[in-house]
Amino acid sequence: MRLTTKGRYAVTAMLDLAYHSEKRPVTLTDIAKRQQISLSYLEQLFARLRRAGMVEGVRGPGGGYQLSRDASQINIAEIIIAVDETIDSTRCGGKANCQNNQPCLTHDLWLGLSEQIRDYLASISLQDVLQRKNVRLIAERQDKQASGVQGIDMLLRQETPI
Amino acid sequence: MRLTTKGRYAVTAMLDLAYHSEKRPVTLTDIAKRQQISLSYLEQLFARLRRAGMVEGVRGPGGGYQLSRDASQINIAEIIIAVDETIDSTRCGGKANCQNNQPCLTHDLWLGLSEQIRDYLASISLQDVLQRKNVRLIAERQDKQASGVQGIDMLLRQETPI
DNA sequence: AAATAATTGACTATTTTTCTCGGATATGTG
DNA sequence: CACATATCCGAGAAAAATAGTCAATTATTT
Repeated sequence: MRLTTKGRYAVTAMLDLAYHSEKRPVTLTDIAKRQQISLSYLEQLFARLRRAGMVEGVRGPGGGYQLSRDASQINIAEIIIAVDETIDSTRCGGKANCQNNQPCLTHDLWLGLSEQIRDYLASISLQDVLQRKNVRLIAERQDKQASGVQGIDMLLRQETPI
Repeated sequence: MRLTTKGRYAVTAMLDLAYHSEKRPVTLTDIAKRQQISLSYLEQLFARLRRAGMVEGVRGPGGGYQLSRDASQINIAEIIIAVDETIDSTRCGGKANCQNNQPCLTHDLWLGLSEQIRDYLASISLQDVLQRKNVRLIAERQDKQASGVQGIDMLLRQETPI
């Protein structure tokens, strides 16, 4: 499986969206602020999420993104697949042509692992994660920080421009 | 978890070693040929595997590497950890300081995944993999190819130097 | 002595990931 | 309508990680 920060960003953004989009669409600008992900990068990720049918974009003022399904119907694995294309551990993408068009020594091993990871992540929905106490606490903290009440860490983190 | 080709190479090489080192040490040159991994890269990987106490180097003619424990006592997870340093899915390496010294939204999620992957890979020993029918067949094929009886694919693959 | 093979470290190339920029398109509001 | 807001889109640049190379040293066997 390819678990890069790309996939992590996507899951984080989707969680943020699920948490905030009960009523109105959420703008990427807001998500960018709260989760500290660059806006342009978020745009790229959401383009894929939209093509995968997981979110819908609403243009114009008051617009933003919203989940196109209930948070209980979106699992973590599909989010990662949507942005990362593959969730495969094998080198060949399951085609078993890793070594000179023949499977390599470890082919089956990685195949088993892929399955393991996919099953695990597919068994967890956005809602499952949101229901965790810790997650709700963190989300509340982020809301406060993003709205201006910055913690000391936030301030420390700002680098002095040259 | 960081599952890169680096970790895959290491596991593949260790399997090759386990399969061939019943009697005498196995040279990296041989492993490089059979598994098509660059010799210098293997040297780097085995330096780490040796420091982790999983293999022993024997210098001089007739030398090479051999497992320092029985193949049943070496699991896949520790091989990957030895070369990749971490098997962690979290961004912060489990330190929970992902966002301004505080845990990010998805921290616990990645932590759970890491555990899942580690447990799975730790439950599989080198010997387990070697006992699989497929793996033995592939290993035999590689022995033939590396000893000169090259298949058509092998030949096709050789690039003409400029 | 000569050949073999591990050992080491610094360095380069390649690929992937991450991010930026500039603009286009759609939509709600005054 | 004009204007602001926000999505949408594609080409690339910058940064980071990965993968691989090179050159030299050390230990060991024959």
